[in-house]
Amino acid sequence: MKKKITLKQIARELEVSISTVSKALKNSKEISKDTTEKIQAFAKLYHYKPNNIALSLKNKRTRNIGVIIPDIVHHFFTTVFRGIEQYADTKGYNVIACVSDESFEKEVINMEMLANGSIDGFILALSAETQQKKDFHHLMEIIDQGMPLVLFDRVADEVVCDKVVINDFEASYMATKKLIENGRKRIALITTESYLNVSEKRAQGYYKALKDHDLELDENLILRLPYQFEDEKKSEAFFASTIMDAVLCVNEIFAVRAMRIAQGNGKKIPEDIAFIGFTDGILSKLANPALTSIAQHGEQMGKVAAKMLIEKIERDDEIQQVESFKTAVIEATLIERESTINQIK
Amino acid sequence: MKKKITLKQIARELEVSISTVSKALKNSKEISKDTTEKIQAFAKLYHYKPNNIALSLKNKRTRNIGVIIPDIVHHFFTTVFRGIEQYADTKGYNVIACVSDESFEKEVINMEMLANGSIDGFILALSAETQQKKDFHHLMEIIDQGMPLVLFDRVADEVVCDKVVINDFEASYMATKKLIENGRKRIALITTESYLNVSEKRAQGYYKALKDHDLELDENLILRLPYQFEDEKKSEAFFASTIMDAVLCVNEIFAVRAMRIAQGNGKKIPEDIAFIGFTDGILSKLANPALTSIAQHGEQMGKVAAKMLIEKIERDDEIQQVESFKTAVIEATLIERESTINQIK
DNA sequence: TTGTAGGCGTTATCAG
DNA sequence: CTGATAACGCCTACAA
Repeated sequence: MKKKITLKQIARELEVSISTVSKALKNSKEISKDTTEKIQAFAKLYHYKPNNIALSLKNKRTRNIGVIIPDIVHHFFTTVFRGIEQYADTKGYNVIACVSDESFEKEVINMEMLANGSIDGFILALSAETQQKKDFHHLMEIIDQGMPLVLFDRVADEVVCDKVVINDFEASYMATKKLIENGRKRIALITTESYLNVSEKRAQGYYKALKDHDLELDENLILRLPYQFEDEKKSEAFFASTIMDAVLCVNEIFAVRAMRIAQGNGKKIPEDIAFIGFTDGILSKLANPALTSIAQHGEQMGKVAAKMLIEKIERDDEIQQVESFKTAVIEATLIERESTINQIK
Repeated sequence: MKKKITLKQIARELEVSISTVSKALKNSKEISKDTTEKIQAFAKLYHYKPNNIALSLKNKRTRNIGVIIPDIVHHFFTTVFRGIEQYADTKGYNVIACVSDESFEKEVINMEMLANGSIDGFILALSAETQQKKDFHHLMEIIDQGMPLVLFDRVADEVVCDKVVINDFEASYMATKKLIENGRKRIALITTESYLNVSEKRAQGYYKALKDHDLELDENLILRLPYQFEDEKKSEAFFASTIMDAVLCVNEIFAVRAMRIAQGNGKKIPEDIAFIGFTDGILSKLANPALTSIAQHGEQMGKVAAKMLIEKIERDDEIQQVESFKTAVIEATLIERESTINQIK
């Protein structure tokens, strides 16, 4: 077993000084061709690679970026992560991933862990609990330390930093409008219980679309489910007791579950009830019938977020200019599938 | 903006030496109560936290573990990742995640990046390409350097290290047997084209079960699909031209797609055709009908892998004992759902 | 052309 | 009780 070799060892073996080795490996022309070749040959033989940790300590840059997502089960976060990872990779950055599990405390702990030198910047989506508590101290502190931060999707106005979001309001409006234009009159909304900013915005788009088309807002048509660990009881009761001809869901999991329940009740999709979900993931594509859904372009979001972050990191190094923060808005797209085939009753 | 504070700065402010500060913060009883309190108060005020990078350099331990998965879209890898992350978290380790995208080259590059000091050990599942090429140099080198390594799921006999797998052969045998006992006679197998060790083992289990029950192995009943980016043509042709009354699929994505095609052809599931898939993920649960599938217990696999790795890391520190490698086998479980309701024709 | 010295932030050992 | 020093691995300005 041969442990990784260091400059020092090479120097000793070759009876030169450490700095000579260092320079030779960087092809510095300070060093004679002879020694350079000798050193490089030796280094290659022993697979010399500079130690990242030492470099980080010296340069105060780790080339790591920290990503904290609330949940890895939701396909959307997975795709964002992949986008981040891909972009980071092209720029020579690694991604350190943590999952907050929608918990405020885990979010704080993870951030503290990473903030102590492990990374050059953060990309994160707020946990549900953090959004409920509206406690952003940990984020403020990070910003205060001058560490670049990009929030995506689950965002808060109180936190001043770069952000990447989709146009939730407009997307939801558009989807609802589509249903109305298809002749649907009783359009239900299935959303989350807790106050996630995204669900809220999506609900607003839904309200507005109803209003603009002279449909009244019926609270009985709105079902609020816990974000996680939902038993199906509540949904089943909802479908048993409510008359509707369309459903808009704030994520694809809700949508696919709801479709199953409706089908279980003998409803035909889309003839009796049309469905639209948010998040255009595998579930939507492979559902039966395939689910019309709003693509959030997670991968692209990830790329944009990573790009913003890395630019900030690398700019930081140079001139400390006046801080300016951008919010990038990714345009959502409606992907039409079988669950909303144009079908006016 | 206040950058992170260091021991040195505290020392200067309080006009003591760096080592005094260091000791005081560790409650060393070498230091008087007075100064200790003064220093700790000051440190708390400025949110002092030791710099991880400096610690890593000194201790030659990073408390990071590197995870490389082939693909983040397959739910299975996601759950394994989550298991790793959870366990690592409890032990104070971070997880650095990379995705090889099933590419040999990306696997090598990612490993090299991480191996240079960023992490204390690896957990990985081989990329499809690596399994095809059977080139394991990069892994050998890692092992040779004395860095702990745990392989999971996508494993190779040539690489001598700790491993975590499921009993693919037995699980597949069990599933096939179940179908046979339900009266199915023409059982198809949908598997991957390239030689993934897991697919191979699953196929073996299928063969054996057929043989043990005096069913002949009909090559026409076997469909080999590319692992990724499959268009549906091949599957459609298969279903159009083949008579079968049951299908075993090596992953849930194949299974759900196949079910859709069969349904499109007017087949009833499970009456006409029964389906069983591997990977008991969201897709299986929310498919319509719900898919009977073999739970690979990814989260548990992740936990076991992380446990094995961390134990090795921490043991390494102490005595360099004779190397011994374990292979943990996680028992797969058959989860019965609607796609195989007991129904002898 | 090569080598020395100092420093990145921390801890441990040893001296005062 | 407190402080100076060396070391982890690397880089670089500045001697020699």
